[in-house]
Amino acid sequence: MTTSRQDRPRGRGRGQRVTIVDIAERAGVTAAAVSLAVNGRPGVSDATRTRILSIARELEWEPSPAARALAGAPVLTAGMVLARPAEQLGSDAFFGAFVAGLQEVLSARDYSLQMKIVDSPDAEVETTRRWFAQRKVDGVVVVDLRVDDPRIPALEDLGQPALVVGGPGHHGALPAVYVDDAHATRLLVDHLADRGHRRLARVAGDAELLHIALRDRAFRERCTARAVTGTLDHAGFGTRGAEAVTAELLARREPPSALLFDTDEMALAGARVLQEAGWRVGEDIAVASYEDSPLARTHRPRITAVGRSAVEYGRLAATRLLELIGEGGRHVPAGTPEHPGSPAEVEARVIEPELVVRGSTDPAADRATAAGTDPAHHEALAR
Amino acid sequence: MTTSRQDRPRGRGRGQRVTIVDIAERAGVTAAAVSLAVNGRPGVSDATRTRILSIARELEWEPSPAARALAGAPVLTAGMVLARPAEQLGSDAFFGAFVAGLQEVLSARDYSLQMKIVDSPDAEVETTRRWFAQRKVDGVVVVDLRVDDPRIPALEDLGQPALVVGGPGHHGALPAVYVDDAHATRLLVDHLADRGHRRLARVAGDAELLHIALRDRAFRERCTARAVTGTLDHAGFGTRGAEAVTAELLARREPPSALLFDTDEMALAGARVLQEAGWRVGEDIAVASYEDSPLARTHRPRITAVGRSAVEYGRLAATRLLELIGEGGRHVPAGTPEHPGSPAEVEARVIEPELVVRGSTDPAADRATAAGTDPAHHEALAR
DNA sequence: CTGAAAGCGCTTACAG
DNA sequence: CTGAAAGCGCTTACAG
Repeated sequence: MTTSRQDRPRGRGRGQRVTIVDIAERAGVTAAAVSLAVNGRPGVSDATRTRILSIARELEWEPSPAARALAGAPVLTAGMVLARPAEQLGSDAFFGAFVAGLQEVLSARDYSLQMKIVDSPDAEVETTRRWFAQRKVDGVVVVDLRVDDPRIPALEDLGQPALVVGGPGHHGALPAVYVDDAHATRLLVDHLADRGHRRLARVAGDAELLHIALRDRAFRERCTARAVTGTLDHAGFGTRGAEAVTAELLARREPPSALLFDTDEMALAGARVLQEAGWRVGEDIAVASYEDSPLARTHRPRITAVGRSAVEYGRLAATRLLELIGEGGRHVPAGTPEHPGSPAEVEARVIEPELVVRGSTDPAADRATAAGTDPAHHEALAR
Repeated sequence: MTTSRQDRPRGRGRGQRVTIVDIAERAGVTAAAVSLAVNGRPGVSDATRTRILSIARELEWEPSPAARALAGAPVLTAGMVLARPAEQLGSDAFFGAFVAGLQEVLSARDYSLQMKIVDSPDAEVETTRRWFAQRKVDGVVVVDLRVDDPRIPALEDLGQPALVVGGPGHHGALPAVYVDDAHATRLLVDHLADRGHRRLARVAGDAELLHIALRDRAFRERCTARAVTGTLDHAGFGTRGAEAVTAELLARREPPSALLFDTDEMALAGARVLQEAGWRVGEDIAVASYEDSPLARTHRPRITAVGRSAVEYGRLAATRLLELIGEGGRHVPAGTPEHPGSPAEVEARVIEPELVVRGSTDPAADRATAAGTDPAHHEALAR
């Protein structure tokens, strides 16, 4: 059937494209019947539906997203705007895996993911607003939630499907999914305190981000509860800051005996400074991270980390967003509540982190897994 | 003007949306005139155009991409399909920066980037075919070019704008942009040979990828030309393979004195094996990489690398793709050549790599830049 | 330089 | 369960 191939690539439309009208003609029905059939809704007999479907396949019909969207159907696209520096996209293992999880679930439901990098939070809001105004997306996912985030009120105002990745709190009336960072922090502090550490130092990333602020608070509280000294420094996410802070900590009169870093990149940078200064990581001083990426597992000693599968996190976010879009979709009777923030919907879903103890806090752990059977040898990447 | 806000979020269409008809009424012209005005094409007087534009702004009109697309205008979207494992997305600094460069140029021209992860080359072809059939994209960029890539003939057949990232060769009649990997290889081999190394080992990634194959060939040729011994092993892109191959190389009767890795992740994994075996990297044995990421610069010793800005690479690809879409766009008279592969268009654009010498091949280099003034301290990430 | 009309491909009420 | 029609919001020839 080579005749069905596109012969005039440049020629737009002009009768060459296969449409539901072509199918209708062949099937001896009307275009409306075809629409019902291919969209799997009632209104046509099973026999007709089957016939229509097989003709559609035979003619290699592809629905026109533009026509569907114009007629009011969902555009089958989810949006995500990012206000992070370009380079970070590639150096953030967590984010890559998160996106992969998103994509997986979206693709399975025939949704596309539309991503855009902008350079300010204001531009994030503006892009989101335009996407909805243009009907380019059916919903959005909000990542990198900040403590005081202008996107939350803006999205509450828009009243469109939006899922916040982050919390608890600070996501207003919008539904959210998040990792329990307070719990993750307690796991780490407890592990170190249990091993006899009395002076902990948290080398933190950007305090404007909510999950960092939540870790900060939980760290202070847990250190108090466990009666250990906890110092807190914000170093930003790069390696430079982590190096500088680590060096500064070592220079103190009473240096810490355990360091907690927000990312693996930071942890490795800090570990390098420690090693250059003559400390043996895992033996003389402990190092741990909130991000359990391959980096943490290839380093020697392996880095103790608390984490959860970022792929799984992405899957959950996508699933929840699709639910929201479905809720707001065309099947819902007109009498839906005005605010998307009705109690049932705002309910957030939590992911519980897990602690993976390795050589950087417990030398015995690396010896036990020397054969390479790291318990976290799955695709887990965690925040 | 709070009245212009969307009051019924769930209610699709139904007269609430601002359209060109609303603008036309206010301006006392026809909708066609508005279309011409907002698209900046001739047919309306300057005075009318200005008036129309200001009314459009006042009414906060947003064009409907669906309606535009349905009427035959470009959909302002570029597509990119990836058949790589999910996790790799986040651990590939090169790729992240490349995407950032793409986005930057596309956004500036009001284009979106549509990305999709699939799990096989066949699915790549199929997705691309569907995207064009549905008019979801105006053009695509082809990355991760393989030596024998089914996408090339498929895209030649489709006759739609497609830019190949990779080469030279193997991109058929399609236009391409690429980094000169043969040249990069010569820079590395020459540098090492000049420093007196006589036994080089290349620890390579996946041989199915064209750029890897090109490096393989150039490596063999240049080693011969410089009369040095060159061994070649394919280890895949993970850290495991690099570790295993490195260990195996050390066990040989005549181990190499210099190792070349395809990525920084591989180089660091290899360096770790060397260090654990008691070798001092930079002093006893040289290590270099084809990827100049932040990883290469934070490691101690710093890793000598050959690279080019991945952001710049992305920008070039986007610019070239937009040219292609423009060429195939509506402004072109009907008499364009049938094949997109007319000589002028197939002309590929080359990016020349640069060698950055650091401590892993020349201890003096790191001492010189000890103050932190690494010459490659820009956003460069290279392949 | 401007107006009136047709059409892009689909979906959704509304009659039969 | 099926048919005929209107409409989504824009662009593009084609007349004036």
